[in-house]
Amino acid sequence: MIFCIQVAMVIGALGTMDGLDDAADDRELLSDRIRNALEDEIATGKLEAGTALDEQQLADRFGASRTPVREALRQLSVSGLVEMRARRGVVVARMTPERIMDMFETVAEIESMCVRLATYRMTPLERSHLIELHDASETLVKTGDFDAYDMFNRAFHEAIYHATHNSFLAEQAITIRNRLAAFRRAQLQQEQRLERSRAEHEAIMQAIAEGDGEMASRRMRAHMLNAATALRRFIEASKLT
Amino acid sequence: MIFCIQVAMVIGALGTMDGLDDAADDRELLSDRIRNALEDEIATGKLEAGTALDEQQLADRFGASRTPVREALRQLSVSGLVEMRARRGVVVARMTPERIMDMFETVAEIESMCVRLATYRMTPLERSHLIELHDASETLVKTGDFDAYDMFNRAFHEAIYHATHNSFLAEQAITIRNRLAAFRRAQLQQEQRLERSRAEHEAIMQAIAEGDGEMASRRMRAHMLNAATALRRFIEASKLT
DNA sequence: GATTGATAAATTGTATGCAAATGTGAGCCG
DNA sequence: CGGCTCACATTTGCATACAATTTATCAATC
Repeated sequence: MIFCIQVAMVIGALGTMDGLDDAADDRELLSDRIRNALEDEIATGKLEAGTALDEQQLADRFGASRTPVREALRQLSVSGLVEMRARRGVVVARMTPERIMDMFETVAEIESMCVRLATYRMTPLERSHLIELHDASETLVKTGDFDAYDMFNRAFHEAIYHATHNSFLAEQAITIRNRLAAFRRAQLQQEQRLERSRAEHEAIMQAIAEGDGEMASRRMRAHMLNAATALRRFIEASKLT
Repeated sequence: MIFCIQVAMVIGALGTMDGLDDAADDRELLSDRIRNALEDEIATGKLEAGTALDEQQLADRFGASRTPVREALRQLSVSGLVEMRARRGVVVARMTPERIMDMFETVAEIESMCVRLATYRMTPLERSHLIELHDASETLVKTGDFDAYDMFNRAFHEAIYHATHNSFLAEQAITIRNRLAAFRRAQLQQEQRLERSRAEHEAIMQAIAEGDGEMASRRMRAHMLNAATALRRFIEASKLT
């Protein structure tokens, strides 16, 4: 399931496929395709918070009946991406700034927990993979390619999740991270954020190399809270316009 | 006639949850009632892991059609309580010992994170509520009432979640904790576990009282890992029989 | 002009029907 | 006797139909 989300988002990032009837596999369930499509649109912000999701309208859009649409919506409601009020329809989850900050704090704590565990448990192979990823990101910062950096960033953090050798924790981390996808991306466009992000990664890598999980953990928390602060600034800034 | 008995039993089971269901009986969605019922049965272990969940069978049992049953099952699949294989039906999630241990470790880390944040952020009112809860648990240990202690334990830990003043984190913690409900209960029945559990709570309360979040955090992690160890022993023990 | 009530329209929730896929077992061949 | 094939039963996935509830409309009243 989480795998599907990843696939959908990667595909979404590579090319802007509007519908899903293109080359989508006939073997995949219609309800899953609809769920993935909506997940993607909510995560990327294409569907704004508060938007009402009319079942028939969605059904028409996806060329399906209401049944698979409803099944997709119910799944999204469990992930917290939409809110279902009984007999009153579904809306894209409306998130208050407080809630976003709560989510950021949670993801910061979970990430810092992950990197601590990962530092103690990662195999040499995993460590070298992480180093490789980090090294490659230098180019992305120079070119200032936000999309590419966002994708790298995702890979970097997910590599850490998996290095915890706790697959359940990794899944949780990915799920929560995906829910913040839309906001994280926005945050990256704050000036200098790319450079700073990479510098913070550098510090984390240093701690990992020294095998100091506690320090890696503290630095990761700082890294994530910096991202949250950048986001807050971004939100405040867009309020003024 | 048999059909009526089954329906009565289901309604009875739902009704025992809490009294306010009666009034809201018709207002609650059928799919939600089915989901809650299945959630409960899986969490308590009434529905064993690996059990196949036939849609028509469930529909008959709940006196509904397949549509709300399918919607309920799809929601449960997101929570990870059941596994859906496309066109091959749904089974109650089969959990390997490794996965259970992963989940325990995750919940241990999250709990320790919560108690750290809670120590720094809780209001005097919240602190006194927690002390009250903890004090009351002494009696439960003496009488050796596992069910009552399990309920107290839940209240104790949830009080800590809320004291983090991070509602998203609290929700996550509760969700994960619920998924482990069936196993946690089993673990409590290990000899001396009740006494030890309370002693560990005592140590945590001490650290909270001193305002030392880091120590509270370490003690909470130890507390949770002790529970995990007790569970592992319980599992090993039941393997031998 | 605002409010209320009834009525109509729209939308959600549930049931049922049908097509396609999967699983099963008897019969056949090696 | 074991493995394979093909028809058949079962079950899932989706569409459609119907019922129930909410929302919108609008006229009458205060």
